[in-house]
Amino acid sequence: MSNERKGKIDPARSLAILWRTREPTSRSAGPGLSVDRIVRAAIEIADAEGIDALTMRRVSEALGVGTMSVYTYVPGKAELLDVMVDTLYGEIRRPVDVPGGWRARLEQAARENLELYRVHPWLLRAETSRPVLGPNMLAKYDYELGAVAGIGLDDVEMDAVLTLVLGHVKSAARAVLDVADLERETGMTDGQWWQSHAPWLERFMKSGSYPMASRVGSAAGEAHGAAYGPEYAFEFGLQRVLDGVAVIVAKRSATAEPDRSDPADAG
Amino acid sequence: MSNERKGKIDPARSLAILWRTREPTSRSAGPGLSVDRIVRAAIEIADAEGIDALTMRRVSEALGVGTMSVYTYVPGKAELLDVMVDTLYGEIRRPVDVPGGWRARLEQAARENLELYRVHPWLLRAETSRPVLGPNMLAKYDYELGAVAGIGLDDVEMDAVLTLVLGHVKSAARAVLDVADLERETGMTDGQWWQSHAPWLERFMKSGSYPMASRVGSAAGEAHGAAYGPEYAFEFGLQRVLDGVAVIVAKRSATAEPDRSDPADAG
DNA sequence: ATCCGGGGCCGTACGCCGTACCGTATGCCC
DNA sequence: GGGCATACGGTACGGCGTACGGCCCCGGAT
Repeated sequence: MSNERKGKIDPARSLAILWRTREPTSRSAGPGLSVDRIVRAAIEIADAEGIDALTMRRVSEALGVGTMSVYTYVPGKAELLDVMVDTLYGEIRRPVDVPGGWRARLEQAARENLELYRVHPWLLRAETSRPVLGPNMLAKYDYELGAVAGIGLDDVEMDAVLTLVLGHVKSAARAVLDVADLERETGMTDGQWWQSHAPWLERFMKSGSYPMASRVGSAAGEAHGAAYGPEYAFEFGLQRVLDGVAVIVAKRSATAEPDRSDPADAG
Repeated sequence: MSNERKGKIDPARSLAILWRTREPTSRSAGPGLSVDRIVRAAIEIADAEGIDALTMRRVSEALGVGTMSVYTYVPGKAELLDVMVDTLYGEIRRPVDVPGGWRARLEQAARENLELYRVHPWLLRAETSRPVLGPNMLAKYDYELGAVAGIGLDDVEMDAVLTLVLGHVKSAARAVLDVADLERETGMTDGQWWQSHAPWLERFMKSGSYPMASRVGSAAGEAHGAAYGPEYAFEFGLQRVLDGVAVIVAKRSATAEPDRSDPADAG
């Protein structure tokens, strides 16, 4: 279960695939496999049927080749996932003309990332462990850093802000998509699911053991009819995070150029 | 791969196990299995060997029973994971005497959650999809809501703040633990790993294609010697998030009691 | 024209997994 | 003491990732 990397990854080999160095010489006859064709097929499957349906057999079947042929181009499933992830990063739009300063640019980047998760929900489960170090991941990182450049933060802070915002997007995306996921899996809508648990929930609430939980839980549930909840959490959280970033940005630009000696994170 | 729930979960059955209703009548002879013993064994395995080592066979072996005996008490692996998760929530400390107002209490809750992830890293991969609705999860939720009660936020906002903070903790914990995880899996320290990729990284930096990424990336890498990076990201992000929450809290307490009609999240 | 070596392709098989199915045997109740 | 519910578990099935080794076809050297 789960996508832990096995212990035997050769970094050079992995990177060579990510950057498409030394593509195998395409023989004229035969199926004419390639890393690109494999990755494209794999992404199509994951998009259409979810990441659990993504098996090496399934990929090879979609390509009309034998299962083990895929291994000629890709060392294993873990590396295939890496390339798939980096390919997705390449899909993110990177407009250069976003108006409105750092806040608007960060917000735009956040929405762009959320959209990527929305279109390819399996990305949430494929992104694990260490960063992929592919060309598209680097380009994405480089672009997004631009949003927080030149506003008084040092390099380490810029990285931390980006990590924070994208982390929030990922958390929120997980919540948004889990609702959809589980609907597909259980065949119940979110409302039906809560309804099926309602008798139990009532028992807890009436027990008086969880006063806050029952009051806030039902309020949060009712306020926005179920499915809208996660979206609200995304928007609310994003504004709070940006507010928090604004605080430190203001602090930095207030103290014109004392260079350093400002702990900043004492709270 | 991965822990998607299968489509056939009976909510009543699941909840009955979580709340330990109707424990099977313990026969005097025999191994004397129980949900508790099974869960305890499973948690021990996951703690010691990681969640990938947690298989039904492994659990039954640890208990000295046949593999299928476990299924007398637990419908399947998904439900076992649910109970394991709720059991962990019961381990979180819930001190009632935290001084310092909402900010200190939220911060304390955040650190407590991070610690839980640190002690049981597999929780990160076991928590997926919908909340577990076990007794300990409810108690935890109830307790943590107390941190943001009575400071002018409405119920929905209280829930959203908690979601935001705990989401950050989870993101940061993932980063912290992925470093440790991968060290265990690849047998390389974080430093060694980056060193093995260094030749490539240099090529990118010198290419000039990713100016921001290479400057900030190496700065972030050097500034704090690798392993400390994620910890910094946690602390920095937490303070930013709390700053952001402070902004809305101030706004709410400023406008004494206009009750509603305040959108709050326009940005 | 012939040979040969390399490499794309892939059939088979192994050791895992979760769990369905169904038999066994044991204690409880009447 | 007889019958039955139920805890326990042996076997087996379908699926996974992938190691291994063979086939066969193409390019280049002879």
